Amino acid sequence: MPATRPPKSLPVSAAGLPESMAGEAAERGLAFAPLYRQVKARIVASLQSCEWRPGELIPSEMELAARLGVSQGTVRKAVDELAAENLLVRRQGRGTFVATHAEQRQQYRFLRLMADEGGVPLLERELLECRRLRAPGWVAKALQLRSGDGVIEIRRLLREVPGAEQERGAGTPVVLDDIWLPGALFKGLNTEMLMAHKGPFYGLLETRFGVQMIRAQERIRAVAADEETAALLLQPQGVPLLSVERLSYTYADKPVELRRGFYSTARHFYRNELN
Amino acid sequence: MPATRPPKSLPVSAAGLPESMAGEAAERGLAFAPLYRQVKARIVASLQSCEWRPGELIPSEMELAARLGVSQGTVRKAVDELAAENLLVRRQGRGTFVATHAEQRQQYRFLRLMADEGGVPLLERELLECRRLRAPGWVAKALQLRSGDGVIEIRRLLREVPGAEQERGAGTPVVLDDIWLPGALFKGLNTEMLMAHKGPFYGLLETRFGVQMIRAQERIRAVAADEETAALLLQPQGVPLLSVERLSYTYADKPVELRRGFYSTARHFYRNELN
DNA sequence: TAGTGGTCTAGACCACATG
DNA sequence: ATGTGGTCTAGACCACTAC
Repeated sequence: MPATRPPKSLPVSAAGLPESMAGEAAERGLAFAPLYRQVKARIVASLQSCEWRPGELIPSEMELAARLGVSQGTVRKAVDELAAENLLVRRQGRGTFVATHAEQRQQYRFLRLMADEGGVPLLERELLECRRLRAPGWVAKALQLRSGDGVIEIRRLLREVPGAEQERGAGTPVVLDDIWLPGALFKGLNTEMLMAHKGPFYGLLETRFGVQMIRAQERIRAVAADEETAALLLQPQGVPLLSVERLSYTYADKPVELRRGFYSTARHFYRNELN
Repeated sequence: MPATRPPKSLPVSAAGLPESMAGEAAERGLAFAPLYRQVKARIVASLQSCEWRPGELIPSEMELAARLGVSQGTVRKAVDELAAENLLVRRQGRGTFVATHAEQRQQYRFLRLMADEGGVPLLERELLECRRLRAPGWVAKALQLRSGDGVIEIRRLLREVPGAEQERGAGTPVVLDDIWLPGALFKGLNTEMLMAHKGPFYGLLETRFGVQMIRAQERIRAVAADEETAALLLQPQGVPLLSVERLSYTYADKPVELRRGFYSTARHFYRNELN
């Protein structure tokens, strides 16, 4: 491609991106963006359309470069950024994989809870509730639904699994989660499915519903436990709890999960790194 | 440098890195690290020795490449990573600058507090205390001091500046900070200096003491306000507060500040992004 | 106009994982 | 032995900033 150069741009053909500017807002002006950004967008489009699924190997840099008509270095820069955003995972000698919440043994990717002693806590889930209802106003607003649209409400309790030392039955309750999902996106989701599923919750959404959680933002406050919450966490009413509100997004900045967790921070804390 | 290649390594001369492996642990095995990592280490060394100070322009990529005997691309990768770590700031057409807490108008780099309405809150400081004392055990441990070493203890209150709409004197107290600093590092720091200083606290440590805060880790809990804290924040005793413990590091992973903030989260929250 | 970082290319070799 | 990502180079042109 050293001959003509001027407004360098990917051929809009192979993967079927619309040429019209009237498409999605996300594509606006992308034709004038740097080549590697266009490559990035093409890769993300392939991820979004599940051409490559979570955990799978994507084509090599050389192959992508050939397919898209750019140099390997340009693909590399695009993939580097996507790996930095945790959409892809590079493994030297093996290839580049689609990130997944399903298999990774490093526990929950979005959970920042740590134990005062012993680092990352081992948690077990107890499902307390799973029902469908009309979205309350604030839930609808957060999930960008129409007020009254159907949502799934899930309540669950996370207990810390007792260490090898002691083993007195069930662990100590640490987190109470309330989760709201758009009903339209998760049609078959119900109590049985949740009970049957082992592994991360986001892994279930990924493998069964094709919805991948890409990023999230959290709002953290300190609140006093109400009677019901306190009882479930085996704490006195009014005890200070961390309230963690999370809005999770999938591709194209689409919010697909609202969650509010109450964290008992007597023997745990929320870890954050700043730079 | 296309002639000899085998164990490619920077000449250990120009900036005076010791050849002996018996040096600091941070340099261990660096001779076998990729070239761009050695370049990174050299740049960090120059930052640490204040060869280039916060806010200043560092040499261009071409110049660094020539000086270090590597290609521009290698310098670029090193600088890219340092920019991603917020040690450097790139500005197209102008050059690359040393990051600083002093000037940046984007307020406090490490403060994750947001207002429910109006986004980033405007805060004013009130200094409540500044004294020297022997380090309590837990402070000494966190700052890696000997128990009994001298530390500076600072207490301050952050108030939200009232918006243009209303202007009823002082703002609402939002944060109570207790700060501990190693006395040996901040010899002349006292009440007068703190009172006289305008701008970010970390900016003062930077310009007056040459200590740059590079990264930090925070541990967040929910606690009940004790009598004194509650009074200062104009809240009832026992109100739930966010306890934010921060340990800040300068170069070479050296901890140089311990801080515990109590955040009133009635009309504010702690923001975090996950990915 | 000159200098800087930003993008893009082409090609080489290395380190690692796999069959 | 093959193929992958990881590193390094050299050189080109673009976009932005400053003088």
